[in-house]
Amino acid sequence: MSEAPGTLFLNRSKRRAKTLAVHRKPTMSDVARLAGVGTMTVSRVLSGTVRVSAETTQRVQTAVEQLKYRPNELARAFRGQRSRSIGLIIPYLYDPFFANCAQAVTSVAKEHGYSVIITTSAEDPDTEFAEAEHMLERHVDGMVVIPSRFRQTRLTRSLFGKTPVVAFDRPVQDPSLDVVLVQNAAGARRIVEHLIEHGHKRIAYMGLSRSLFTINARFLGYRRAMQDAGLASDAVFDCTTEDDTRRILKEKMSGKDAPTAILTSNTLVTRYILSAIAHFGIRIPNDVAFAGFDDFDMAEFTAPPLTVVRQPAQEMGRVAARLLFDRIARGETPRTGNRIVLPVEIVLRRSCGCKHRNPVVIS
Amino acid sequence: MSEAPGTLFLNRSKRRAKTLAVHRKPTMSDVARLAGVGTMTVSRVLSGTVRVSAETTQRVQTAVEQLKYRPNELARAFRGQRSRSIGLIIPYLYDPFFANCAQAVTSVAKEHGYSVIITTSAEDPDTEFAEAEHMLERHVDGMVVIPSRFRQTRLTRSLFGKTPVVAFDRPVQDPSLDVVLVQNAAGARRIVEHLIEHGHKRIAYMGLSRSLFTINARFLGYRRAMQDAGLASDAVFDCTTEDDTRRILKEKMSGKDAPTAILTSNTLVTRYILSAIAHFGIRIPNDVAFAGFDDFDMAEFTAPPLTVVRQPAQEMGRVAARLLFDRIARGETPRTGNRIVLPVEIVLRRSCGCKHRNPVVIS
DNA sequence: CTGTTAGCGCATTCAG
DNA sequence: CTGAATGCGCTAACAG
Repeated sequence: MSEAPGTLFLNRSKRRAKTLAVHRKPTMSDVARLAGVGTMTVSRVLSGTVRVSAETTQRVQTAVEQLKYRPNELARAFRGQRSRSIGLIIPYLYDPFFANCAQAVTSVAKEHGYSVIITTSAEDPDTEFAEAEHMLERHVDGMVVIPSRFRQTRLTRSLFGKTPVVAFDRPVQDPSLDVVLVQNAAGARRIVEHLIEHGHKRIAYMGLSRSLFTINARFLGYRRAMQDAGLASDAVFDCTTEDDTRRILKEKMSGKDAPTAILTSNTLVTRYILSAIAHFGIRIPNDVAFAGFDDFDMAEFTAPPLTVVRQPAQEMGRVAARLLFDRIARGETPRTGNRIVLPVEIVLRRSCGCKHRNPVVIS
Repeated sequence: MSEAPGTLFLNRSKRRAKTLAVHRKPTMSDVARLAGVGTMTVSRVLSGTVRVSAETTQRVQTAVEQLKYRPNELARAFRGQRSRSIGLIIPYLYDPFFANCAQAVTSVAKEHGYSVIITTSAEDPDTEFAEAEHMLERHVDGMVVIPSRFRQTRLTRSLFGKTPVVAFDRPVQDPSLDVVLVQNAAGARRIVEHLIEHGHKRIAYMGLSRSLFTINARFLGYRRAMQDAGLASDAVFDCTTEDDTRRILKEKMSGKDAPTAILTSNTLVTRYILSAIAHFGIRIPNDVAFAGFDDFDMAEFTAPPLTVVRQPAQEMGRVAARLLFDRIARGETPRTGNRIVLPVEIVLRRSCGCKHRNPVVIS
């Protein structure tokens, strides 16, 4: 049994509960009393904002250690204006891309001595809204969020009041929020151009819901590249499940204008397509060439290695978080937010038809 | 200089600031005043714990909506005993396994109306300790943690006091904490037995640091299976980087007792090994058979598909979180915690030498 | 350099 | 069924 801090005052009168506190966590006034100073002195020593004589400082520190005193952050946050916490809302945590974003955000927060309250929206605007409110009730100093479906998101300045918010990966309607994106359209366009250079004329875009900003932006880049080459677009937006995707692929491949190359909108669809392709015994790149949006850990070890557009997930999270801490530090709420667009890279492996022994990265 | 909230009533008598409050967030007494009731009535209506007359309730609710009043969770947490938040510490977020665990924990927390404060330890006991303290200062109602290096972790009951904590994926020394694990040893053992059934006699275990509980436990299972079959163990524990792993594999494979099969300790090492194997042009399973610990999204699409031990990541997180909320609800601090061990599955694909067209899952 | 006073927003007393 | 008083732990603002 470890000695509880309060044990020290066990013999005191009960009415003075304050001084009694057997198993209570020590408070600042416990420290003050033990050190024979006022609470403000303790506060000052702890925060280090104001000069306190060396001798007093010493006494306080000794008392702190003796009592194993830890400041109550809750009281501090409640009292002051800052909670030293930020909120983070992402669609899912099991998607490595989002997890990487989250990792970066938490790292930056840690550098600033901040806690992060995390939650997932499951791409649902209502959940997202409710969670944002919840965080606001907790008085977070700011929020970083990957907004859900573009047109439906209920995240607005009026909801947040003067709490700074930065959106990333996907924009929000409200122009007063900062937003950090990647070159979705340009990335898609370039990789389609690459496919075209390989001689492909019938390239299909296989996507998830077009109501997701990124999926749509990538489609736009794809379509642009096709148009510029005088080619017809061929896109689907309902590769929602493994089964659906399989069915869709089957239809496509058995039509008379079967695509000779495929571009997927994101890693989830990549997986579905890979599964379907394996199921039908289709060979990449001989039967169809393949390129995907978003790189992933094992993309180099699939059969064949996958050509992809690589997004700087961590970088995006980092930039978003820095932007937020910037806002927090300046305490200003801008009329119009920043819009930062990060570059993507093309990673040429072999699924597109390239013969490189090792990946070639083009930035 | 940011505008302080008080600026607005600069000309007013300072003493009555409370009743003026133009841009301040509405508080409970604002609502009370508007509804013409006492603050306690508002509190009661909001928490719904005590009966309040229908008419009064109505008035309060109207006032709440009119003022867009949102309770201050910080004040509530500070005042009451519960902060309605839990802490979650995991080694990394970029590892899909840990991210999945985290996802499950946050989901359960959401069901309970709790917020989760997340942070990463980077497997460093000091960081872990500091972060745990930090969370304690924030008065989380409980914590779920994946402890770092076994013998070095500084997480003890005395640190947490009466705050419930459950460890998962890896145990802690302190027997009073609950812990949720998976069958690491049994899983490794069974997959090694499978490799042995394929006729392998020289099976190597390639691991990360043995100071990580899971890596060590899996090694023990491996060794046991080898011993039972009268085979010699052959293990390394320093596949720390891609380069190191490549070097190690080269040595191993060029020795005269080169292994005919490999088992990796976790997905990270799997990736390093796959990379090295590709680099040297070694073929799986012809030149070496392969099995890995921990399944991952794309394991089915590597060349060849990978035979692995699958851990129930989400399930583990869910169970751990439920255990925690159980503790929180009962408010008890047990002398000795529960120890729950979850089963693993063996997923037979083709890297082990099996010829299955589709994965075979053995539980 | 140090101490005293006051109050953040809420919910637990205890009286009506 | 409702309200008034009180204080959670801390720090800004003012004394000394």
